[in-house]
Amino acid sequence: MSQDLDAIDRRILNELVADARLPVAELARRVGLSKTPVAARIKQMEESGLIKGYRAMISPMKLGLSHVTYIELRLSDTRESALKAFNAAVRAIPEVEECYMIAGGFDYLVKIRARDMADYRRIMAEELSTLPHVHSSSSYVAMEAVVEASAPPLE
Amino acid sequence: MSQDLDAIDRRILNELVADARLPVAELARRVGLSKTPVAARIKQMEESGLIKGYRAMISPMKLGLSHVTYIELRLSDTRESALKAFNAAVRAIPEVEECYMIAGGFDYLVKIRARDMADYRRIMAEELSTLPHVHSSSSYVAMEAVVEASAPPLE
DNA sequence: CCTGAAAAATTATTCGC
DNA sequence: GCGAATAATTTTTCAGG
Repeated sequence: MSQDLDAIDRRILNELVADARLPVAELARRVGLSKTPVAARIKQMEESGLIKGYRAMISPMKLGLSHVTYIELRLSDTRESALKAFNAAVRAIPEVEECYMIAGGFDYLVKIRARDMADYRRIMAEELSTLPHVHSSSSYVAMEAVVEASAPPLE
Repeated sequence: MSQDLDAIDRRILNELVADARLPVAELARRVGLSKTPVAARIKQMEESGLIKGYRAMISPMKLGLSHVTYIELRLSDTRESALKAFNAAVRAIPEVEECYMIAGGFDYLVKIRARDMADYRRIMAEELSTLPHVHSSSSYVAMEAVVEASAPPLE
């Protein structure tokens, strides 16, 4: 499933994670190869799914989306069908930035990004509280973003 | 600080978040304008910092980085200088994908991405346990990624 | 503030070595 | 994998509404 990368691929990946719009020629210069092999390597990484795509990064703060809350959810029904229903429902909520199922008790950890506290309360009331099989929840409001999600470490 | 976007800017942003490499001409076609104003709008959003950049999205799983853990940290010293020292130290750990300071008790929530459990234990021992002023911690291991972080909702 | 088209620049692809 | 030539795409510019 996971593939091994040589040092060159890793450097190409690092560059593209930092700047998705680097031309192949510039990339080639930086890794010390000519364009042909660099283009081929990129294509291969795209086709293998290692590079999933290229996207613009936007500033949530500049959009007024600075209110981050983590919610711990406990379900009343932990059978496979209930989990599936919950997963599908939570994926349909656009304000859910992340959601992981946590080991040890069939809990979920959900990250919500909202405009402000009022917006968060609306999301909680209209979206999260309607999720299937939720038994109880605890909210953790972020006061400060020390490290914001960007990209996984390439090592 | 946060700026208002008209409907066109929002659509441009949505398209670029989905695909950072869309040519201006194609974007113009999709939003129903000519290239000139679309290029100008993109430039303005870049300069205002709303668009922070463009990056390749990679599959952590394909890289073998599928082990996600959330760690709740409590500090023994919550004076401003201690918090600053902690923040700086945590930012220097590459495996830290996210870190938020949580309201109500000066706790931190840290998200770690690792190769496997052994890798996580190494990170915990070598990196997290050396963070300044940490008093205690609890780990929450993710069993399943229901929603992976991608981009904040544009609404 | 937008249109449309021409011009200029950049970038990707191809191919013999 | 190299390097040059070719081909294609893309951005920038500008007169006009």
